[in-house]
Amino acid sequence: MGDLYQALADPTRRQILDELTERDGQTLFEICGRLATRHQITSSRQAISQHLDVLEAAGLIVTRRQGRYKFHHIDIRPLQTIAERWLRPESDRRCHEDQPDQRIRR
Amino acid sequence: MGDLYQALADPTRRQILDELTERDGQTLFEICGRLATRHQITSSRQAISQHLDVLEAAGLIVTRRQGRYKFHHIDIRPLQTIAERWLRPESDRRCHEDQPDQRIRR
DNA sequence: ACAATAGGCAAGCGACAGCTTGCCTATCAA
DNA sequence: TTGATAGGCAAGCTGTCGCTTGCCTATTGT
Repeated sequence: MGDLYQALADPTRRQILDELTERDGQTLFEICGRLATRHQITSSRQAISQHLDVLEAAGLIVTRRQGRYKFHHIDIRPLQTIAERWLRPESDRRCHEDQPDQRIRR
Repeated sequence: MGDLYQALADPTRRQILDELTERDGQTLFEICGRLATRHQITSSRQAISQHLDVLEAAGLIVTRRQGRYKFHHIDIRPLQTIAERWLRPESDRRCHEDQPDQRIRR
Protein backbone atom coordinates (compact mmCIF):
# COMPACT_ATOMS: atom_id res chain seq x y z
CA MET A 1 0.00 0.00 0.00
CA GLY A 2 1.59 3.23 -1.17
CA ASP A 3 1.56 6.48 0.71
CA LEU A 4 -1.50 8.59 -0.02
CA TYR A 5 0.24 11.87 0.80
CA GLN A 6 3.29 11.12 -1.28
CA ALA A 7 1.05 10.22 -4.20
CA LEU A 8 -0.52 13.67 -4.01
CA ALA A 9 2.84 15.43 -3.72
CA ASP A 10 3.56 15.44 -7.44
CA PRO A 11 1.80 18.13 -9.51
CA THR A 12 1.51 15.90 -12.57
CA ARG A 13 -0.28 13.25 -10.53
CA ARG A 14 -2.70 15.88 -9.25
CA GLN A 15 -3.45 16.93 -12.80
CA ILE A 16 -4.07 13.31 -13.71
CA LEU A 17 -6.70 13.28 -10.97
CA ASP A 18 -8.07 16.55 -12.37
CA GLU A 19 -8.34 14.95 -15.77
CA LEU A 20 -10.05 11.83 -14.42
CA THR A 21 -12.46 14.01 -12.48
CA GLU A 22 -13.43 15.71 -15.71
CA ARG A 23 -13.63 12.45 -17.65
CA ASP A 24 -13.48 9.24 -15.68
CA GLY A 25 -12.45 5.85 -17.04
CA GLN A 26 -9.72 6.84 -19.47
CA THR A 27 -6.95 4.68 -20.89
CA LEU A 28 -3.27 5.44 -20.52
CA PHE A 29 -2.99 6.82 -24.07
CA GLU A 30 -6.06 8.97 -23.62
CA ILE A 31 -4.66 10.43 -20.43
CA CYS A 32 -1.34 11.12 -22.12
CA GLY A 33 -3.00 12.90 -25.00
CA ARG A 34 -5.33 15.00 -22.92
CA LEU A 35 -2.61 15.93 -20.44
CA ALA A 36 -0.50 17.13 -23.35
CA THR A 37 -3.19 19.14 -25.10
CA ARG A 38 -5.14 20.49 -22.14
CA HIS A 39 -2.59 20.69 -19.33
CA GLN A 40 0.66 21.34 -21.23
CA ILE A 41 2.34 18.27 -19.81
CA THR A 42 5.04 16.86 -22.06
CA SER A 43 6.01 13.77 -20.13
CA SER A 44 6.44 10.47 -21.90
CA ARG A 45 3.92 7.67 -21.81
CA GLN A 46 6.12 5.69 -19.43
CA ALA A 47 6.30 8.61 -17.04
CA ILE A 48 2.51 8.86 -16.96
CA SER A 49 2.27 5.10 -16.55
CA GLN A 50 4.52 5.25 -13.51
CA HIS A 51 2.40 8.07 -12.09
CA LEU A 52 -0.69 5.93 -12.55
CA ASP A 53 1.02 3.08 -10.70
CA VAL A 54 1.70 5.38 -7.77
CA LEU A 55 -1.88 6.64 -7.75
CA GLU A 56 -3.22 3.10 -7.86
CA ALA A 57 -0.91 1.99 -5.04
CA ALA A 58 -2.26 4.87 -2.98
CA GLY A 59 -5.81 3.75 -3.65
CA LEU A 60 -6.69 6.92 -5.54
CA ILE A 61 -7.49 5.14 -8.78
CA VAL A 62 -8.77 1.68 -9.60
CA THR A 63 -8.18 -0.02 -12.93
CA ARG A 64 -10.32 -2.27 -15.06
CA ARG A 65 -8.92 -4.31 -17.94
CA GLN A 66 -10.95 -4.91 -21.05
CA GLY A 67 -9.13 -6.52 -23.94
CA ARG A 68 -6.10 -4.44 -24.71
CA TYR A 69 -7.56 -1.43 -22.94
CA LYS A 70 -7.01 -0.60 -19.29
CA PHE A 71 -9.44 1.95 -17.95
CA HIS A 72 -8.56 4.14 -14.99
CA HIS A 73 -11.19 5.28 -12.53
CA ILE A 74 -10.69 7.82 -9.78
CA ASP A 75 -11.59 6.93 -6.19
CA ILE A 76 -11.84 9.98 -3.99
CA ARG A 77 -12.61 8.16 -0.76
CA PRO A 78 -9.01 8.21 0.54
CA LEU A 79 -9.01 11.99 0.14
CA GLN A 80 -11.69 12.43 2.75
CA THR A 81 -9.51 10.93 5.46
CA ILE A 82 -6.93 13.72 5.06
CA ALA A 83 -8.74 16.67 6.59
CA GLU A 84 -10.31 14.40 9.20
CA ARG A 85 -6.90 13.48 10.57
CA TRP A 86 -6.27 17.01 11.87
CA LEU A 87 -9.85 18.14 12.15
CA ARG A 88 -10.69 18.49 15.78
CA PRO A 89 -13.25 20.63 17.58
CA GLU A 90 -11.72 23.96 18.51
CA SER A 91 -12.91 23.52 22.08
CA ASP A 92 -11.05 20.24 22.33
CA ARG A 93 -7.77 21.67 21.07
CA ARG A 94 -5.58 22.71 23.96
CA CYS A 95 -3.39 25.72 23.32
CA HIS A 96 -0.42 26.47 25.48
CA GLU A 97 -0.51 30.25 25.56
CA ASP A 98 1.61 31.67 28.34
CA GLN A 99 4.74 29.64 29.04
CA PRO A 100 6.35 26.83 27.08
CA ASP A 101 6.44 23.38 28.55
CA GLN A 102 9.68 23.20 30.52
CA ARG A 103 9.42 19.56 31.51
CA ILE A 104 11.52 18.30 28.67
CA ARG A 105 15.24 19.00 28.94
CA ARG A 106 18.30 17.54 27.37
CA MET B 1 3.99 30.38 -1.08
CA GLY B 2 5.06 26.79 -0.65
CA ASP B 3 3.22 23.79 -1.98
CA LEU B 4 0.57 22.47 0.37
CA TYR B 5 0.72 18.93 -0.97
CA GLN B 6 4.48 18.73 -0.84
CA ALA B 7 4.41 19.95 2.74
CA LEU B 8 2.14 17.03 3.64
CA ALA B 9 4.30 14.50 1.81
CA ASP B 10 6.81 14.05 4.62
CA PRO B 11 5.74 11.75 7.49
CA THR B 12 7.67 13.76 10.07
CA ARG B 13 5.82 16.92 9.06
CA ARG B 14 2.51 15.10 9.40
CA GLN B 15 3.46 14.03 12.91
CA ILE B 16 4.34 17.62 13.73
CA LEU B 17 0.79 18.51 12.74
CA ASP B 18 -0.46 15.61 14.88
CA GLU B 19 1.50 16.98 17.81
CA LEU B 20 0.18 20.52 17.29
CA THR B 21 -3.34 19.16 17.03
CA GLU B 22 -2.91 17.56 20.43
CA ARG B 23 -1.25 20.61 21.95
CA ASP B 24 -1.32 23.82 19.94
CA GLY B 25 1.08 26.73 20.31
CA GLN B 26 4.33 24.93 21.07
CA THR B 27 7.86 26.21 20.68
CA LEU B 28 10.51 24.54 18.54
CA PHE B 29 12.22 22.94 21.53
CA GLU B 30 8.94 21.67 22.89
CA ILE B 31 8.05 20.11 19.56
CA CYS B 32 11.48 18.47 19.35
CA GLY B 33 11.15 17.01 22.80
CA ARG B 34 7.63 15.73 22.39
CA LEU B 35 8.34 14.28 18.96
CA ALA B 36 11.26 12.39 20.46
CA THR B 37 9.44 11.03 23.48
CA ARG B 38 5.99 10.42 22.04
CA HIS B 39 6.56 9.75 18.35
CA GLN B 40 10.05 8.16 18.35
CA ILE B 41 11.47 10.80 16.04
CA THR B 42 15.18 11.33 16.50
CA SER B 43 15.76 14.17 14.08
CA SER B 44 17.88 17.13 15.11
CA ARG B 45 16.49 20.50 16.11
CA GLN B 46 17.55 22.00 12.78
CA ALA B 47 15.74 19.27 10.89
CA ILE B 48 12.53 20.01 12.79
CA SER B 49 13.07 23.73 12.27
CA GLN B 50 13.30 23.20 8.53
CA HIS B 51 10.14 21.13 8.62
CA LEU B 52 8.38 23.95 10.45
CA ASP B 53 9.55 26.38 7.77
CA VAL B 54 8.00 24.19 5.09
CA LEU B 55 4.74 23.89 7.01
CA GLU B 56 4.60 27.64 7.52
CA ALA B 57 5.33 28.32 3.85
CA ALA B 58 2.42 26.03 3.00
CA GLY B 59 0.15 27.97 5.32
CA LEU B 60 -0.41 25.01 7.61
CA ILE B 61 1.07 26.69 10.66
CA VAL B 62 1.31 30.31 11.73
CA THR B 63 3.94 31.57 14.15
CA ARG B 64 3.84 34.16 16.88
CA ARG B 65 6.99 35.59 18.46
CA GLN B 66 7.09 36.49 22.11
CA GLY B 67 10.49 37.37 23.49
CA ARG B 68 12.85 34.56 22.75
CA TYR B 69 9.98 32.14 22.26
CA LYS B 70 8.32 31.43 18.94
CA PHE B 71 4.99 29.67 19.24
CA HIS B 72 3.64 27.53 16.44
CA HIS B 73 -0.07 27.26 15.77
CA ILE B 74 -1.72 24.87 13.35
CA ASP B 75 -4.07 26.20 10.69
CA ILE B 76 -6.20 23.48 9.17
CA ARG B 77 -8.02 25.67 6.67
CA PRO B 78 -5.76 24.80 3.73
CA LEU B 79 -6.53 21.12 4.35
CA GLN B 80 -10.18 21.59 3.55
CA THR B 81 -9.40 22.65 -0.01
CA ILE B 82 -7.82 19.28 -0.78
CA ALA B 83 -10.84 17.02 -0.93
CA GLU B 84 -12.89 19.79 -2.53
CA ARG B 85 -10.57 19.90 -5.51
CA TRP B 86 -11.63 16.46 -6.70
CA LEU B 87 -14.99 16.30 -5.01
CA ARG B 88 -17.64 16.46 -7.66
CA PRO B 89 -21.22 15.19 -7.71
CA GLU B 90 -21.31 11.67 -9.08
CA SER B 91 -23.99 12.68 -11.56
CA ASP B 92 -21.71 15.35 -12.96
CA ARG B 93 -18.76 13.03 -13.48
CA ARG B 94 -18.75 11.71 -16.99
CA CYS B 95 -17.39 8.21 -17.37
CA HIS B 96 -16.28 6.90 -20.71
CA GLU B 97 -17.34 3.27 -20.48
CA ASP B 98 -17.38 1.62 -23.87
CA GLN B 99 -14.69 2.84 -26.23
CA PRO B 100 -11.63 4.96 -25.56
CA ASP B 101 -11.42 8.39 -27.09
CA GLN B 102 -9.71 7.92 -30.44
CA ARG B 103 -9.49 11.56 -31.39
CA ILE B 104 -5.97 12.01 -30.15
CA ARG B 105 -3.27 10.41 -32.26
CA ARG B 106 0.45 10.91 -32.56
C1' DA C 1 28.45 41.15 32.77
C1' DC C 2 28.04 36.60 31.42
C1' DA C 3 26.40 32.11 30.97
C1' DA C 4 22.40 29.58 29.46
C1' DT C 5 18.57 29.23 26.54
C1' DA C 6 15.74 29.72 22.06
C1' DG C 7 16.32 30.08 17.58
C1' DG C 8 18.56 31.16 12.73
C1' DC C 9 21.71 30.69 8.52
C1' DA C 10 24.16 28.19 5.20
C1' DA C 11 27.07 24.72 3.17
C1' DG C 12 27.57 19.90 2.19
C1' DC C 13 26.08 15.12 1.67
C1' DG C 14 23.46 10.78 0.69
C1' DA C 15 19.19 8.80 -0.83
C1' DC C 16 15.38 8.69 -3.52
C1' DA C 17 11.81 10.41 -6.89
C1' DG C 18 10.72 11.38 -11.46
C1' DC C 19 12.03 10.90 -16.05
C1' DT C 20 14.09 8.88 -20.13
C1' DT C 21 15.53 5.13 -23.07
C1' DG C 22 15.29 0.67 -25.01
C1' DC C 23 13.05 -3.33 -25.63
C1' DC C 24 9.43 -6.49 -24.59
C1' DT C 25 4.37 -8.84 -24.68
C1' DA C 26 -0.60 -8.82 -25.73
C1' DT C 27 -4.57 -7.63 -28.35
C1' DC C 28 -6.96 -6.17 -32.46
C1' DA C 29 -7.91 -4.99 -37.42
C1' DA C 30 -6.85 -5.60 -42.22
C1' DT D 1 -0.72 -13.50 -40.83
C1' DT D 2 1.09 -9.28 -40.13
C1' DG D 3 1.35 -4.63 -38.93
C1' DA D 4 -0.47 -1.30 -35.75
C1' DT D 5 -2.00 -0.29 -31.25
C1' DA D 6 -2.12 -0.52 -25.93
C1' DG D 7 0.57 -1.40 -22.40
C1' DG D 8 4.63 -3.41 -19.36
C1' DC D 9 9.49 -4.06 -17.50
C1' DA D 10 13.87 -2.57 -16.15
C1' DA D 11 18.19 -0.03 -16.11
C1' DG D 12 20.34 4.44 -15.83
C1' DC D 13 20.58 9.45 -15.05
C1' DT D 14 19.76 13.79 -12.63
C1' DG D 15 17.74 17.10 -9.60
C1' DT D 16 15.73 17.68 -5.37
C1' DC D 17 14.72 16.62 -0.40
C1' DG D 18 15.74 15.71 4.17
C1' DC D 19 19.35 15.75 7.27
C1' DT D 20 23.66 16.92 9.47
C1' DT D 21 27.30 20.00 10.86
C1' DG D 22 29.22 24.25 12.26
C1' DC D 23 28.70 28.64 13.61
C1' DC D 24 25.94 32.65 14.36
C1' DT D 25 22.42 36.22 16.87
C1' DA D 26 18.89 37.39 20.34
C1' DT D 27 16.74 37.11 24.74
C1' DT D 28 16.68 35.90 29.61
C1' DG D 29 18.18 34.88 34.38
C1' DT D 30 21.54 35.32 38.00
